[in-house]
Amino acid sequence: MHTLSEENYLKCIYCLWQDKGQKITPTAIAESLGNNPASVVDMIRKLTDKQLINYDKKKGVELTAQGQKDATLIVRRHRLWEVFLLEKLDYDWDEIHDIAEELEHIKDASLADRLDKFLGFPEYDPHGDPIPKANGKMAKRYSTTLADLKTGGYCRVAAVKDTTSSFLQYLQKLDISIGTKIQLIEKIPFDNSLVISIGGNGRTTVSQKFGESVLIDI
Amino acid sequence: MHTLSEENYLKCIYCLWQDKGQKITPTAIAESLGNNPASVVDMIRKLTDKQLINYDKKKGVELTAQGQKDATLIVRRHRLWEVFLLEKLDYDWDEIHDIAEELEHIKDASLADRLDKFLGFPEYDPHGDPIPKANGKMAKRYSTTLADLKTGGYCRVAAVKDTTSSFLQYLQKLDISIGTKIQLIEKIPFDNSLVISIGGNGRTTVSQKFGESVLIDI
DNA sequence: AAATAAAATTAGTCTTGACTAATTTTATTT
DNA sequence: AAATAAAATTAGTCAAGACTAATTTTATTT
Ligand SMILES: [Mn+2]
Ligand SMILES: [Mn+2]
Ligand SMILES: [Mn+2]
Ligand SMILES: [Mn+2]
Repeated sequence: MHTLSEENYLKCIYCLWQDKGQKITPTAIAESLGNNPASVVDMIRKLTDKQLINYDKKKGVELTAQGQKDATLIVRRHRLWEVFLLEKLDYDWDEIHDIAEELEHIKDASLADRLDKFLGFPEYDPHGDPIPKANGKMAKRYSTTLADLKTGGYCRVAAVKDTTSSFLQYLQKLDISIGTKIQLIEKIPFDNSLVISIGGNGRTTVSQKFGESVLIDI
Repeated sequence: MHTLSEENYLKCIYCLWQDKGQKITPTAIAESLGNNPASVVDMIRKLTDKQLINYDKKKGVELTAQGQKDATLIVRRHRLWEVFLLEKLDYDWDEIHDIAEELEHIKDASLADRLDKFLGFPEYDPHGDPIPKANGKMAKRYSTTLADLKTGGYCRVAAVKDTTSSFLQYLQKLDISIGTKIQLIEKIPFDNSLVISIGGNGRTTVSQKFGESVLIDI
């Protein structure tokens, strides 16, 4: 089995890979985990020895088949626990991520499957991220962001790219959650700010950064 | 906040204190945790520095008010998670302890209280141990064992003193669970074996060690 | 009271997973 | 192509929490 740290690295590598499909460098991992690149290099060696990743200066870090499988299970547990915390324990949207960050490491062969069943086999977590099934497959991941929407276009908020509580609290304040309908009224050329109409109500202006953090379904 | 190890030591000291009321020595702690006494001495220093325990060669280890409070919360979380695993996730009696051993360390200020509410404020865990309330109070702990019962006497199984799966599986095999009625038919003087009638059925013989591991309500 | 056994403690080692500082390698500019 | 900047790596350090082996203290026998 893997240590807590190894698991966090595995999940991080998996998420970077899903997010961007770009080359995964030690610096990228370090930044994402808030660690020093030197520490990342150490862990790259450990995970390589355990045959969970391959590292090539050209291609960057890549998960092996086993590494992918293990990382997927950690993500599955994380997202299932998030559903549990929100639906069963009435936590708020912005509180669940950090707790799931710990719960995802609980080791028991049947825990994820039992939790999955108990929750009614949810397809998506509360942030709109697909929950890997026991067999590793999962529903569609959304990749278009609000910033990609054409002026005048309508969309449905499908997921959020950022799970920090500052972002999620801002969304709550704007009355935006998964499923909310949004229309892009205008894009300000100066700084790419977006003027939007939330759920058919009046206009609100949001930043480019904001737009790029909201994943949509057109 | 405390580290995982510190929490395990705190809980261990708390449980030893509850169990026997005897002097808690480094050796006793070492034995209970499966650690080396030298390691225990190290941790005693750490917990003393953190003002969670006091150590006196004469009186042994004692929890301070703060240590007691913190230990109680860990025990509360442990027992609540056990109820959750058994009742909601359909785990077996003998599987829950080890998983709760990990879950008890999840740190979130409101998690125990939310879980408590979700479970309907249970008074006892699946092994019959009382669950500390948010305020630290808890229901009665049973202390009489089956081995203390008078010949001919009847009792109700209230709790188990041992949570190893070998013991719990044996109980299941004998069809004994919390609430089962037992009559002590005979005590064998040679080795204190107990001849009992389980739930009004035929006789079964069990060892002294067995009898001392079953807590009863007369 | 000595001798012996058991318990507690100290000293030193190891592993994990972080860090900093220094160096080397690779990329980007000029 | 040389200079510069950025990224990666190496070397060495540290704290936590375990261990073993040696020693000291306390209890128990004889
Ligand atoms: Mn985590
Ligand atoms: Mn999520
Ligand atoms: Mn534990
Ligand atoms: Mn229990």
